[in-house]
Amino acid sequence: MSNPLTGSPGVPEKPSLEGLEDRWAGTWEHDATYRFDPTATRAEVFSIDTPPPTVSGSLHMGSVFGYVQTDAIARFRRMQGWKLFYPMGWDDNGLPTERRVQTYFGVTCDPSLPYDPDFTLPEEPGKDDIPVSRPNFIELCERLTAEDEQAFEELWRRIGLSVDWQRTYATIGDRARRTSQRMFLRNLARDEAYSSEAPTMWDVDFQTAVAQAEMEDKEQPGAYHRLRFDDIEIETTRPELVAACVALVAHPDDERYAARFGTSVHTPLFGVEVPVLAHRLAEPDKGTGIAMICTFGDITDVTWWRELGLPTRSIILRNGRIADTPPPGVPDGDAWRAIAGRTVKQAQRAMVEMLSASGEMVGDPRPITHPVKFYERGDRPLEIVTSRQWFIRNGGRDEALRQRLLERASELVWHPHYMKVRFDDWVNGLNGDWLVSRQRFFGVPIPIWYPLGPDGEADHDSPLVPDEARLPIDPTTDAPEGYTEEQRGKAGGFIGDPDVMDTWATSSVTPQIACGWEDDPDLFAATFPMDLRPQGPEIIRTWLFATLLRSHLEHGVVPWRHTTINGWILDPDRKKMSKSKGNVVTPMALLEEFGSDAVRYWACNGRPGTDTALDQGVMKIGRRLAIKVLNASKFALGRLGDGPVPGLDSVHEALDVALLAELAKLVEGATAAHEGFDYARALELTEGFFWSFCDDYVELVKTRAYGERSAEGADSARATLAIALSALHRLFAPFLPFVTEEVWSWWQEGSVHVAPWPTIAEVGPHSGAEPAVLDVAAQVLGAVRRVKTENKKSMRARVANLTVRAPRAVLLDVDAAREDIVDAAGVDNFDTEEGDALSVEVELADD
RNA sequence: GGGCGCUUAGCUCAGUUGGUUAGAGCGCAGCCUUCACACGGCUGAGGUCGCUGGUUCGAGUCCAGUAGCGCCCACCA
Repeated sequence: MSNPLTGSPGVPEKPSLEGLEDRWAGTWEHDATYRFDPTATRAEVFSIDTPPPTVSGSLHMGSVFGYVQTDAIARFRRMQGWKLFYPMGWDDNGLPTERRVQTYFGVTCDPSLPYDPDFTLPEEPGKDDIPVSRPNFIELCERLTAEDEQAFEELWRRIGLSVDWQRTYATIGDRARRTSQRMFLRNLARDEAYSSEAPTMWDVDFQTAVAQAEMEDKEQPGAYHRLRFDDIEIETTRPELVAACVALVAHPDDERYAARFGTSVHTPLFGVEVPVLAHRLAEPDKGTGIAMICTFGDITDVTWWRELGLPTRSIILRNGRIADTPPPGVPDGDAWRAIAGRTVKQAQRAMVEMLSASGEMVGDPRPITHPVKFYERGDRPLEIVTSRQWFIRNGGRDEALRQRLLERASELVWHPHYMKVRFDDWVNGLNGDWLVSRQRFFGVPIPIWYPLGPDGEADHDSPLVPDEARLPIDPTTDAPEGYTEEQRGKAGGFIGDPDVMDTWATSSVTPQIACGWEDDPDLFAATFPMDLRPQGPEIIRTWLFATLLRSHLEHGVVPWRHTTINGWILDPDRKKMSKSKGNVVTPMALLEEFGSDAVRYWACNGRPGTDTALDQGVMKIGRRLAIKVLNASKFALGRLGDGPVPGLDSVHEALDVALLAELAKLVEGATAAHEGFDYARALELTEGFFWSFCDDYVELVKTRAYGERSAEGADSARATLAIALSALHRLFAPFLPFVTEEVWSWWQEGSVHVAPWPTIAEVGPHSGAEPAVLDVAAQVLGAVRRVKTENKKSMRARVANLTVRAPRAVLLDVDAAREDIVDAAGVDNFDTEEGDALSVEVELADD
């Protein structure tokens, strides 16, 4: 090893962790330590598709957990020589931001308004929300999120993420909107995107359609109501939908109803004639085995309606209320008037009263709990309404595409591997194409217009698309090519699509946004397909799936080589942490209490994919480790003396050779663990070595290193200390970037984070040596300590006589470390005798 | 209802392809005010590896079943 040491002027008298974050984060920024090298070629690059955190909320420890793990991976790869492409995005596109902007600024978005470039907010908020155009609304969103993003970046810098801060993007920014719209237009051109008027899941509060991936089941109280359709009894949890009933259905093999297939019955109260039909999805075990089909009570209704070619009798409006006028075929009588205009709940009560009174309800409602579909952010159950929506084909209705996507996912290396099952389950369970349009404002607009015929009707089958060079556009304020703004909404003119895209429609192109697809072909060629996608398990079905889908459709490749799926953060009661439960701890408080390295230590202790408890005890240990690195480094560097540090060829003492052999095993093990993305294992191995290095090896050689025995012995110890210390600083660097940079700066040039990762070659010919000498010496030392402790003596107490009994082979090892043991244990007289097993007899000197 | 994961010392977790007396830290107990570290150090006590079977010379590790917990998914009759 070369000798960069010129004394140790950099070692402070009293090393401390305080202030390291600010100092080194500033230095890294100033020195552009983590800047991407734009001249790099694909073969040299390791690129990471970092999850853009949602900036509309506050960061919590769950985010820190995953990002720090990824950073440890990134730092290892960087030291291995890869040129890191490690950008950071902000997800500021979507409902949470929209809602915050509305309340924060007191505005409401009205897409029909024209853009007002001179818009300013009033000094004092008025009583009513101010209506603003969509571009104005987006400006306000960007204004609010910019502040949040600043705070986020500060936290990320403080926790030591080695991202290239010159390469950030926001999912509502121009670049992201352009990329997202371009991808949508490409999908449209290949007929992978299409619009259709169809029943869709609808949130009556948010007033928007919802995709399968955004839905979740919630257990809700409900009740079975047994209703009489002439002589047939059915059971339903939704009696309010009787007016929407279009048929009854039973299983084709159900003998109870076989004779009735093809006949008809009358709905209670309304007396509408509906057919009795057979369908394989009807379950004989549920209720009475025969169900009423309504348009639409649930997704099965939609299936039956479609496959059995039934008419439509929709009664629920988009606001969640019953329509004022009955659907075709339903009489506008007393029964209808009792439910018209009411909410679903009110209508149900009214129906139950009327059905009881008419005798068409058998017995009392039977309370149950059952799963009901909700929008993941919603408070009321989803309804199904018919509306025009945009879809992207995702294999949900295309077996061949489904299979190709499953194959693509197999090209990805999953860490841990079993997480892939979640992807497969999701793809195999898809029941329709991806609904990407949302009836919201703050999002990436669907870049489409529709021509208006002479009658003023929009022609949805011949959408007008912009030239890609114009992107991003907003069809509610920009006019299509060949038209002028005056023609908007006029017969013979055009109308813009009012909807925005699902947030995942933009999130699913993060590789393309980050890598500069079409905007920067050189960058794209150097970074895509990317090397790593780290993310949480809960968004495999959304973010990972959608990204893979769009990369497959556009580029015909899997977008990354590896994906790491992190685990959950659990609170001390082992419950998943979430804001709603109020058990979220803010990261900054912990960073201030324990220091960034300590919090990182905790995060990196979490095994890949494994749920981890938020444990301040582990952070405490991380802090202790960081302090130990400071002190041990100071001490070891102090033993190196003032002259040049001897190199590898000075190592000849058996104990030193043994230490280097152990070190080689550590380097080998930690490197292999890292290569398999198991940062936690690498940390564990390094930490284990480090503590025994401090407790045993350093104690054994500290006297010899001073040169009190011989110059050769001192040189051997000094060379070994320097080699081990250098390797340890680098092995710890991915986990404890601040303290390792600090100690590295005491005696080395440049940043430890761009220093080469340690190799076995550094310990040269000693990598295969037997480490037994160190092990035996440590055992003897431990035995002496035990006796001193038992006799309540200081560790400095002298040993009058030390006798080691062991087999001949072991005695050779003991002899090899004899002088070091004598010095470290404070021995006056040292004897060895042959014996069966290693045993140590200690006779302490008198006080 | 289907799938995946977890279950090892009081607590938080390791335990790589089955191999000798099962590991770490915290906590606990005791000792040492040591000249790198009291934001310390040393030493020690503590576990029939969820349960039941099976394979094997040998199982925390493999197989089958089972219980509890967590997560994901599923057409709300």
